[in-house]
Amino acid sequence: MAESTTHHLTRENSGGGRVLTPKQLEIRNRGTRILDAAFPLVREHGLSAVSMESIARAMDCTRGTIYNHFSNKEDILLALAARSVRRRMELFRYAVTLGQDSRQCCAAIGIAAEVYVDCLPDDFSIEQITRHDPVWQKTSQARRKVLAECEQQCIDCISGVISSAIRNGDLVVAKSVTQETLVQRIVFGLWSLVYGGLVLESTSPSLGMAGISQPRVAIRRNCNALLDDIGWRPLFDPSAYQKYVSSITPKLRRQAKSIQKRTSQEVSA
Amino acid sequence: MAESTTHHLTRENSGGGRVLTPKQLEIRNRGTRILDAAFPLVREHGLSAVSMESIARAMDCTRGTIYNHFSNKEDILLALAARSVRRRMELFRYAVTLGQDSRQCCAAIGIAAEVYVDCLPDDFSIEQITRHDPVWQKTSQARRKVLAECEQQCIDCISGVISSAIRNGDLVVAKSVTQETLVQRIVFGLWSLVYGGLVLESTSPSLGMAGISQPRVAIRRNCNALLDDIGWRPLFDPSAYQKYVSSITPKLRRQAKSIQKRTSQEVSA
DNA sequence: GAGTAATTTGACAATTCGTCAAAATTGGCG
DNA sequence: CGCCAATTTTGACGAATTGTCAAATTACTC
Repeated sequence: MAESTTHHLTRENSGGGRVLTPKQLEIRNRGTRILDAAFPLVREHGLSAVSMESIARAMDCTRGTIYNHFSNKEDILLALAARSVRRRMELFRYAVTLGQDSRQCCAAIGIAAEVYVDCLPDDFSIEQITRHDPVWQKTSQARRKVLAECEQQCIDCISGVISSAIRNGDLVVAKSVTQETLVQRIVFGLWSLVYGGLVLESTSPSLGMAGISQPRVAIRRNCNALLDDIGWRPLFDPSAYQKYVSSITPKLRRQAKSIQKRTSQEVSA
Repeated sequence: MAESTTHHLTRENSGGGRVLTPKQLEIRNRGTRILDAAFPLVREHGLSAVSMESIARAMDCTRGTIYNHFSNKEDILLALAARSVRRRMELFRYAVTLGQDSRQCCAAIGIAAEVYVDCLPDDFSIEQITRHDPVWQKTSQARRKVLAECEQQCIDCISGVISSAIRNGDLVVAKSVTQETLVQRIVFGLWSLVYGGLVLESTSPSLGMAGISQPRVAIRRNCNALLDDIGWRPLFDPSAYQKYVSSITPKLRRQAKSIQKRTSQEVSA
């Protein structure tokens, strides 16, 4: 149960496995319903414009009821963020299945990140908002942990690709460093490059002014530069890369749309 | 004048250049005083915890007076951010003077960014907060423009280093791309890598969990990988690089402290 | 020092938050 | 079916904050 119950929402299942009453079922699903109500509001009006009252109105109840499930607005946001990270992870995992060799798998994750920003922009936005002090400080320990675990799974996805590249010889670990160090450096490098690039693209007014008109092209090229530098085979081949990207992009977009439509699932702690 | 006057704060200088009265001087400086009062409050309690009332109390006036200068809290934040970006730019410009060759200059800016985060963490934090929808949307066009111009100057600083590297032959432009494209790609790449890396370091709880224990080392190494890949001379030499970094870091830190102490200057539109 | 212009003030209306006692609903059981 | 006890929902309340504006205050000129 993700709920931070103020009262006692769950009934003691006294006397063995009792079936849930309709009311109990409704309550169990309410966490999800709250998130479903909050998400489009945040999308349309921005977080600060969304009040507990407006969320309550959107789902035909009063604020009090919502407070039975989440202790404040920030906690709702964190739950939304966890859901968003899960969607991203799902996209990443799907991306990995689209590669023929290890480096293609790696490239696919990068493209998946782009698709995530394009097709699920509100999720991306929510993830970003979450990364901020004022939000962070108000949230509960438990919910922070849930979010961290979701993020960890995303990282594991990339780490896995790199590790398997090392296992099958596409990537050779220099003697001067340990495998673990190398994996961490690559993960962190690609993550910084893609995340930083996409954030800058979406939030920096100076980008256009500086003449940086095709940030996506730059991100891709820079990632490949990073991977070439450490000698990850097969090395970057512009035309092959372009062809590959073109072939997987529509698949990733389709998958993203499908993830978006899928009935949202409550994040459980 | 940065002030967005609700009333008519400036008196018509009727009849040629009249000397300002004490009161007019006080008003002219008040923008700065407001920022000086707001900054430590934001630092200590976080943005959301700072109210107009608390800022007013900190500088012995009432909210009404502050509203004569800034139309809301977000506008104050944007002005604070512009000041922060200026400090960063100043550090970057100083960094450029510490390099013997073009690549050292480039490295120096990267280290300057690290020092900025370490020595002026509140400025970094404010810059980050600013990058967010809820804040952004409430601010005035004019103040957004001021901020964008400040950022542009930071970018120009890096672009300048790259351009001069091309001019003196340290960096050769491949035939397949224009010089401008290359410069933009490098600026954007380094910016993403450093900014993204530092943001992740400071806001991502998953970093430690993923075993990424030395993000700074990774950032530096990855930047050099990027520059090596495009063949910027002289190529990366670990020991020389380390030695250079060690030599400039204390200077940059000293400069940062000095910038921090310097009497803050109001950002004028 | 008086008069005028400009600035500061603080009370006001409007929001929003989180709480909690009272009201309403639910489900078990005769 | 209908009553009772347990549980959930409600909405009124107090506190905090925002932005406004007419009235009070202050500053400047002559």
